[in-house]
Amino acid sequence: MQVDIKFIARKAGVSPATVSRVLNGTKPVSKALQARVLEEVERYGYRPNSLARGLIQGKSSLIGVIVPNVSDLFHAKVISGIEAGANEHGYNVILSNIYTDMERQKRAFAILRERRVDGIILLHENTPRQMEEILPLVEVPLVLASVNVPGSCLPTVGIDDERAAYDTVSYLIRLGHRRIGGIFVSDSYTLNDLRRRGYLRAMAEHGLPVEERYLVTAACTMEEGEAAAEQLFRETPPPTALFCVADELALGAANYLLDRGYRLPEDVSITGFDDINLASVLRPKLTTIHQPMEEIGRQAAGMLLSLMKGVPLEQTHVVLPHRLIVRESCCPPRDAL
Amino acid sequence: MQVDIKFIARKAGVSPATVSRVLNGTKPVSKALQARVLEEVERYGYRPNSLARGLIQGKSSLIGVIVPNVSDLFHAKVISGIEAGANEHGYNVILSNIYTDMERQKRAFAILRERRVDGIILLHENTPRQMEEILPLVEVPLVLASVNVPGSCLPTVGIDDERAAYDTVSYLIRLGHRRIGGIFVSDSYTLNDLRRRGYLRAMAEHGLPVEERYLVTAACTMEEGEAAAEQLFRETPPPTALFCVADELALGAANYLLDRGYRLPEDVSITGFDDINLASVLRPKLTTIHQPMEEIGRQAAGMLLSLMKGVPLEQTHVVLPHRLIVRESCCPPRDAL
DNA sequence: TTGAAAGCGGTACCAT
DNA sequence: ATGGTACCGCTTTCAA
Repeated sequence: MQVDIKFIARKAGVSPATVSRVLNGTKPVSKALQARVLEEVERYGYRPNSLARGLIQGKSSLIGVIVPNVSDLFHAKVISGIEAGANEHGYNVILSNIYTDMERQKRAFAILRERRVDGIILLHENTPRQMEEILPLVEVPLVLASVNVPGSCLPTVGIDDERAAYDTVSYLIRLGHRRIGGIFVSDSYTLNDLRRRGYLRAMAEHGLPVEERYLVTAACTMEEGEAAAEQLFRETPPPTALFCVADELALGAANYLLDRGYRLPEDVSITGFDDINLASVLRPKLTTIHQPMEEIGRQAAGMLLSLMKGVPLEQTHVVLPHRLIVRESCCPPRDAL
Repeated sequence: MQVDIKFIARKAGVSPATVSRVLNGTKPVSKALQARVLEEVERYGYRPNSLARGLIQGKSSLIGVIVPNVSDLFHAKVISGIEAGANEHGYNVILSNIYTDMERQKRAFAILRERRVDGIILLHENTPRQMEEILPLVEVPLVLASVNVPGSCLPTVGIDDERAAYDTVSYLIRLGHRRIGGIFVSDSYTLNDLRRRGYLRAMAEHGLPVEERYLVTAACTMEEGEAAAEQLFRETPPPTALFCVADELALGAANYLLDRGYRLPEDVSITGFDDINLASVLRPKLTTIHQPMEEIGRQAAGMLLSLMKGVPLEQTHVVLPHRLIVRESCCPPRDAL
């Protein structure tokens, strides 16, 4: 025996419409009927089928989250925030892990569309060209979280990456560093272009020369961080400080140097970016830029919710505050002037 | 104009049934009609509404994942595996973060039921009593991943926790340690009971006395790991090695000791559990038990898929291999006999 | 305040 | 091989 709305209606001696009204509070129902309905609902543990509801209402109360990699600390935190924000408003989250793969991403968008998600949050960084390819597949509100597409007018949440990088490099300069190596991430607007811009501006404003050989790019992993550090420390003279656009890179670089007998921060200062949990495990504890990861997720969900309700955003580009967390991985260089 | 199956049917000059058949390959359709349908589908970018499909088929092709905390490395990895496994079979994942809260958990189960998920994977550890409270809410297959409920016959995937703990402690004993502190996690069958059992068996089999004062419990965080280490090192004599049932605890303990000037591993050996990414950041690199986290997720998805198809499981309790990863955080004790 | 009934967009059975 | 159509479970007019 199928426990559906008709079943409950029959048991309570009312019409399905009344059951619906009681459950959703859409229209007034007399106390008496209300009680009878609720009683039967309780007795049979009835739960409305949200597929049916979604079908008729033309909405699923689902939001899709497309993420390059669920299992890195940064994204996991953002997802956590999204889930929290969505849940508070009766929405659930469908997760699509795309492994940074364009084909997978397109498939993910297609699937989310079939599922009639009411909105999508994208945590993956696309080029403008890629974005053009994807946008036609999307017919629901879309919010970018922690990423950006230059020239796009899509709503975004994140921090001021240029400024955060500028702050960090300025800090290193203030400590007395002049040869500051930079480890960037290729093919990323946010992690590369923006943060590099901040690096360059800090150097320029302090009248320091930028030497290309101190700037390298890597993929965003500890291993690549090690490799990048190796490359930088083949230069003579080597840098006295390392600005890394991700904690993973900083950790990798630190490990490389530690293993080579360098002392941190005395021999080399290192900064990270994101303040993932790992950052405080490293000894010396990593000085890094803190991003409010969960809050980024929460706000992204909030913006999406507004958009879905048809409420225009007060702000299309939400910039959350970052903070330079000064821990132990930096100090003045040996050869400080 | 709504692009639905009827619309496509009209454009292609066929019946909705034919469109459905072309799209699903459920019944043969002539090449000619097939081509016409596909053409219109393509032209209008038609995508069937999975809500409607789910409604009539009585299934959503969705699986629910209930997790205590999305954003810890261990769970994030397992989720990643689940997502991958599910995706390969046309299923999507709905995430429910419950923050280890029973009320939230019950709500999560209720919501997943409304959504008509076809199955659920639970990453949260409940007591038998709690499980009893929950089970009535579940009318779809349920698989436990990386957790266990003693006495329950629910399908599980994980490692042999008792054995893994035994292996680790035996390793410490073989290095010459006799006073081995244990940091456990309260209220957890898997992290506490099972692993404690392994600890005790290793001690017993090697004829070592177990001293209660060397056994403490904590919540599973770095902070609590520090506190636990502090407590253990108030004892005289202090332990020469620390067996921790989670990497977070080990990291916390290590930090505490490092900050107090202890040298690792010379003064104290430490072992972790899980082999989360963090483990290799700590210097000395953490010796720990490696759990195949993604694989646990994948297999959980696989088992759930079988169950959902009505295929009985070949194995109700899948035990995946663990491995003791010997890195740098252990050595013989100073006072080795 | 309540009920009857028309769909929502698909699928699958029954005819042809 | 193809089409007509009832129906999945719910919401929402429209009437009463």
